[in-house]
Amino acid sequence: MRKARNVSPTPARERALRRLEDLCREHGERLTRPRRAVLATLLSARRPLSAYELLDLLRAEDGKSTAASVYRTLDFLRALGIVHRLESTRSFVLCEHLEGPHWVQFLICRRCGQVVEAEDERIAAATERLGQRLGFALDQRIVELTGVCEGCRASAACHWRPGAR
Amino acid sequence: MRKARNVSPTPARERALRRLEDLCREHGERLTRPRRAVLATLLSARRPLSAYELLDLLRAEDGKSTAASVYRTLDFLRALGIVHRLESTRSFVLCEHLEGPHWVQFLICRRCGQVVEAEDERIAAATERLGQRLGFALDQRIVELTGVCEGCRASAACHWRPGAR
DNA sequence: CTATATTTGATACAAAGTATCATCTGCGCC
DNA sequence: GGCGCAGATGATACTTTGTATCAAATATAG
Repeated sequence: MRKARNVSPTPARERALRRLEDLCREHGERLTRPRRAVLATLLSARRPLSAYELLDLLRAEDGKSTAASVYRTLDFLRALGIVHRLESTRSFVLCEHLEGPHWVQFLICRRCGQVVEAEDERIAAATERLGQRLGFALDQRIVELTGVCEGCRASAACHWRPGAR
Repeated sequence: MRKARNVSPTPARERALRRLEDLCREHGERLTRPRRAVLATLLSARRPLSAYELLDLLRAEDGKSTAASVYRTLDFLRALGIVHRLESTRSFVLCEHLEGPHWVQFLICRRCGQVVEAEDERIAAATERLGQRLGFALDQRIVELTGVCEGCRASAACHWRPGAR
């Protein structure tokens, strides 16, 4: 009766939840219902969600999430490295690189909203070098590249007007 | 009586205002009082300001700024490229590179709040390359690198506790 | 100086995020 | 399997950040 019926029990979902379980054990953190629920919801959305979109989806399931609890849980999952916040759109996505800590870059299509998570060695090296050159010991690197993806460029080509964004 | 008395008429201030004047003429935009005021305030603060910090400072001068007008003006100055928004701290800074359009990176010290604006050719090239590789025509690149600056590392060295942020 | 298209100021509101604290619960231990 | 309790949650209230609307004011071309 309280089960999440409209969240598909796909292999991807099982994998993500298992990963969360492992990470919690590894870090000596508790695996709780809201943590599972946020992860599963973010996974099944398959796109970035604002904290309040996420809140609405969670409430549809369990009825007792709040803004505070959603933000707390998102902070937790971010600390584990399995959720990222897109600063430029104030939204949250599931991390696509499930192995270890890493520096990622996001490419965001301003037409369709598609987000690609990349792990580019050259950018990692260049930012590290810049940090060193300017005397900074870096511990966080936000790289968000916005533009128009291939598909959108193709499909919008004939309707293109210079003024439009 | 209505003049901004506690804003120093430094050469830097004159230069920035002249630049704003030029840009407005160039783009066929109006040079208005709030636009000058926001620029001058941001300049004299010499650090990133949140929109509401800026609002408070402006109100101390003219008494009739509002959140809406501040955001409008910031959007305007950002479109001209002379103000940047730091996504990671939700604050606004005057651009340090006053010549032409450009891609910049920010280095932010999480201890003292110092912000350095860089224009690194390697990062520019690497991000462009990544965009091409993934089929994105990029038009905006947010690069914000957070860490601890040289001065703070030096001065905090003896008090350092691993747990502290 | 005048005409007018833009911008502003005022108001109200929406969205995003945080603080506090009593209650509940995951999980290590028996 | 059940107990105890550190740590997490839910509830509430609040702060910060950002937008929409529209009548009144004003920067600039002529």
